[in-house]
Amino acid sequence: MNSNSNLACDTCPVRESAACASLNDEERIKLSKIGRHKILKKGETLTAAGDENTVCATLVSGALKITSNDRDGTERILSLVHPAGFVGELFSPAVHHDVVALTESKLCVFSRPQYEEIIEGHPALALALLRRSADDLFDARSMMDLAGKRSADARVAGLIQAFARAASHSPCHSADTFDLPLTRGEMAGMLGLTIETISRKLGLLESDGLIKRQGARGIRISDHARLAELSD
Amino acid sequence: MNSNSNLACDTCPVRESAACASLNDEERIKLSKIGRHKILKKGETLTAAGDENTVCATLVSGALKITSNDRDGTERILSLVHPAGFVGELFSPAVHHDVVALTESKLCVFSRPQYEEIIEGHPALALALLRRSADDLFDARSMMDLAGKRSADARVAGLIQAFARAASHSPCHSADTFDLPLTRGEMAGMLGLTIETISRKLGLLESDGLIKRQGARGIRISDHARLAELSD
DNA sequence: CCACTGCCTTGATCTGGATCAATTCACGTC
DNA sequence: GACGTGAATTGATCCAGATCAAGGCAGTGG
Repeated sequence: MNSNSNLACDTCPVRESAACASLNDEERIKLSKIGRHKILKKGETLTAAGDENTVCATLVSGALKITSNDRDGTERILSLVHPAGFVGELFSPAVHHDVVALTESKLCVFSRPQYEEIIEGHPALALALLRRSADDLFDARSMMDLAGKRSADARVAGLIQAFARAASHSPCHSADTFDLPLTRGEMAGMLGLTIETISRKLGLLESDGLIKRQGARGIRISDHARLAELSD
Repeated sequence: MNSNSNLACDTCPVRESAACASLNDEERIKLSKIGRHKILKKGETLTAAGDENTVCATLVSGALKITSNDRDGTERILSLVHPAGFVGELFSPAVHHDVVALTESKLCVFSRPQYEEIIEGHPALALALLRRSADDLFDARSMMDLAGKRSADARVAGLIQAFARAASHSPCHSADTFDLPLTRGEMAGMLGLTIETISRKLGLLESDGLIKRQGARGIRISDHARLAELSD
């Protein structure tokens, strides 16, 4: 862990897009006083289910997953967090889900009670978080939709499309070459399938000519139309 | 549809718990001027996916479901809305999901742009919506968790527990006698199972002595402990 | 260079839940 | 009380995906 009271917001890569972008300079300085940077290495956890709920954070770079674990050890991925995303369960006394780094990640961490205090005094921040929360809710529902499709083919095809959309950060049209951000196991966890099924379905998608694979992670979509049809 | 410009907030059953409870009298009067009551009969829809996104609403009484539909007609329930709940996708130009009444429901409907304007001028409302949105997000994730369990038994057991918790409106401990608020088909839609499987699993739960059924909808939980164990 | 360790792939088999197909039940209406 | 209709149950069969079991293929460190 790397801690630092100089948040240096001026050089922050998400200063335009994170919730704190809604604050003016003076307000942001106030916020930066209660925040600190933290680096999580791949696989490290920020907060675990059951912890006392004391922190919240903005993701500066990297990627996080929000997960729950069955007692038998199976991990279920509930959400992915991208840079500028906000994590933390405001208003709740305990943490319900694990938050784990998918890759080395840089966070801007705040004490939750202090952050809540600032929210209450700064309407623009509340509004920005509301917007972000509405997006998160929409994402969660999209994911429920995806994971609820009957066939494994439709789920895998839909997930690939979702990643393609996320990869090209223009929200309208999707990238056609990108790297899968997750392992087979993590994809399985998102879709409620097994590692083997993911692997097989990817193989099928390739042999049917919908995608082309480059190593284990690289994907090129060759037939957007058929992929979309499959996923629907 | 029943429209009325006198919202009569003073007698509203959710005046203490809905988002608008955060406003003072003067502010609430302003809000009431842009709202109107609407009654939806069982099965009627407030907004359908693809509509222009022009309204949002607070549920006063009854119950709603938020759903998406596969082209093949299968309905997937993404969320249930209870009285005092807020529906509407703020900040989004188009509606993504259907909102349908599960039972006859009374709503307080607002023009979305006008409502957004009020939010921006009234921090307390933004804060109340943020709180509600955080709850919705948590609920959505709980549901993903439930629908992602591997076995049908675990899902059905979990759903019964969730209903039992919702039925006793004290959040700590759950009712042990209550009526299922959904048809078998709707439960199937929530859990990604079929009507037949739901029916069979309920039958098994009864013959195993975990629950007792009274007609098609009535449930009495006889063995909370084993039910909890099954669902986990 | 080899051994080790995570991931990923591929194959063979098994099974839980889907699907297809009747009944049966509950309830509102005449 | 008979009738009609949508919901629920129950049974028989089938199949997609889980599970079990080997390998294969990087990347890492000795």
